[in-house]
Amino acid sequence: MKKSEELFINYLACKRLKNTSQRMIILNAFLRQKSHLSTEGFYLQLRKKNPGIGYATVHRTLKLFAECGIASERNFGDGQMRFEVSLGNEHHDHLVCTGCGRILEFENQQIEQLQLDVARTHNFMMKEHRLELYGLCSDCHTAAEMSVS
Amino acid sequence: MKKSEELFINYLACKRLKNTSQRMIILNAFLRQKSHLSTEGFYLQLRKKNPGIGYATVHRTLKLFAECGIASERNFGDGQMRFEVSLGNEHHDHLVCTGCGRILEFENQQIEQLQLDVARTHNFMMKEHRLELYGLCSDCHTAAEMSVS
DNA sequence: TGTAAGTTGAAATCCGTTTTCATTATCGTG
DNA sequence: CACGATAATGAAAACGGATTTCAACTTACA
Repeated sequence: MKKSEELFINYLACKRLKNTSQRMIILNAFLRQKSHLSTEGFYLQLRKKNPGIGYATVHRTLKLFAECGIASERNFGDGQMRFEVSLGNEHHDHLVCTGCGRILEFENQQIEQLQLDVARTHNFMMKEHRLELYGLCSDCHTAAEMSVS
Repeated sequence: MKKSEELFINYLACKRLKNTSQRMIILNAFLRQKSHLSTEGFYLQLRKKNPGIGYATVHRTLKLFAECGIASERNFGDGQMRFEVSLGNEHHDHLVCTGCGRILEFENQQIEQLQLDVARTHNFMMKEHRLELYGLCSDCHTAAEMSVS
């Protein structure tokens, strides 16, 4: 059994919540998907194999994942909530391509450290942060150059 | 006449848009407000002195400000759009207090530079970025300590 | 001025998120 | 295993903020 699955089942037990087949199906589908899907997108994907599961259940279950640390909520300012696997996935920030919607991840320890410095100089107790770079990925800006010439 | 006002009037002329009294009132109120108000918040504030102006007009006008560079849109993940004066206001990032909602600004050139480095190593053409640190401001975490002891 | 074109405010609509509610499933217990 | 308390489910409704619609009104410019 995967670690996340164990953790989730344990979380359910602690909270006196019930372990249902829908929750297990959603968990497995969630762990398998790697892209940064919106709730809607994930639901549509899941539905192909599991037409019986409702949107509300998917939504509630993703929130549970976020509560127990399996997932983290992301918001890239497009009005859609997104969830990504966070357990066993190092902290990272994002490059968001405004051309094709692709989302890349990156890590930079120096930036992390500088953030801590900024927080400290403002006497601010930092709990979390978000850093996103918006622009065109290599494919998109190459394509743009092609069409110009 | 303020520079922003000049710029806005010029923008309207270029786009064959009309200079109305509402737009001028909204512009002046907007330039005067310093906090990071949501559209709703700004509207409520404006309304005190100018009860005749509708929400739709405020919303549309703030979007115009963003289009012509007087304002920039911000989204701190609370589901509300916020606008801040950007013209004549250096680029900066934000510290968002999750205790009291206060929003502080900061600048850090080293972080800016590292972001450019990250973009370059991913062959990514960065257009803009957002960096927000969430946590408790000095007032809020001091208060929290008090209540514990 | 006259008039074409843009603007306004109220209300309606949109659209993603969240809740409601009647029904069904789970889990601990006898 | 069967029961009963309690939670979960899915469809549909409600919600909340952003955006659009539309008829009346205002502006710019010939």
